[in-house]
Amino acid sequence: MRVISKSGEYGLRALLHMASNQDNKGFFNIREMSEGLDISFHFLTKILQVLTQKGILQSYKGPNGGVGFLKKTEEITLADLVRALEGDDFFDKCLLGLPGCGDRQPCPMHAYWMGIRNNLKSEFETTSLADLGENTRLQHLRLIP
Amino acid sequence: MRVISKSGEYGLRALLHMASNQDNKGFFNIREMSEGLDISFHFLTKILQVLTQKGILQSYKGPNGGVGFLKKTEEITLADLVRALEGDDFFDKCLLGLPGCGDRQPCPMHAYWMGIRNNLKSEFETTSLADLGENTRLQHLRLIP
DNA sequence: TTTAATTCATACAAAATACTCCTAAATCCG
DNA sequence: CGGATTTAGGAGTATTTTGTATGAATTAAA
Repeated sequence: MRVISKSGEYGLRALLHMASNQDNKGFFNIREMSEGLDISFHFLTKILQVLTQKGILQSYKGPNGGVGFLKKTEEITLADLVRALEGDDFFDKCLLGLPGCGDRQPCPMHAYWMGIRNNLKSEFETTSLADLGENTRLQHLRLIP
Repeated sequence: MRVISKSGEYGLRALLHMASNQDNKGFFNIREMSEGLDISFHFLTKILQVLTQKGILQSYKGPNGGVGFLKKTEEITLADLVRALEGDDFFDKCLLGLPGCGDRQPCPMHAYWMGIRNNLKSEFETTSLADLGENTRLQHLRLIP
């Protein structure tokens, strides 16, 4: 069981790094980040591209270009990021993967899992990127410390 | 983000079916289960094999053979199953996949995620297969209702 | 003892995910 | 304008997961 996908991990790591290093300019060079975080440049680029398409980030091409937040990190929740990185339906999916599962025709774990999942959901929805990024340092986001 | 893998889903569905249909004999034919649950016979066989190797199930070859529980379903927790199906370290893994992450050198989400994960863990550890299997019917475990 | 039923083991195929590479488009600077 | 820099997009490769096929080992029953 991998709770989030590799792309999701990379995306979160990059965003946390950005959240904790917000300075004047506002744009982050993807190559620098990929090196600082030990993530393949091309792969990270693609992941951040998706976040741009989903409206979490904005990007700027050309010299000194990069990606930056569209909203304040206080206004971006962990739930937003999980949905953008892992799919909009994460907080609604049946644990057993049964497509018909719901209140009408619940699988045996429906009620049980819904309770747990809703807790996770409200937890993630009340946690902002700013909350998480506060005490972040670069080395805490690297694979090789 | 898929909370559990496909194999995990199949394994859980099969076990729930078994838990809710415990009759006299105690052994369940894998082919019958695979048909009843719309899961590929060979794939299900492989998954249940692992559960046998991990000591959750016992098996019996030959005519009228099959798989059955080694312990009472009251004594098998959801946490046991998740660990068997998805890996022993599920409840200990870093959300960001950082191998060095721990109390000593926490990633920015360490404390936060540990809280959530430990809740999930204790929830799963206090829920038995018997608890979940109680009101299970076969059609609630099928993909096509 | 032969035959059939069934799980076990292994190899193979397909699909999904992870990762790489190349070119295009936008932007800046001379 | 022309060249350098940087993200965007798409195509291609590798790895992991999912699913299929085949045969061996074990047991029961005729």
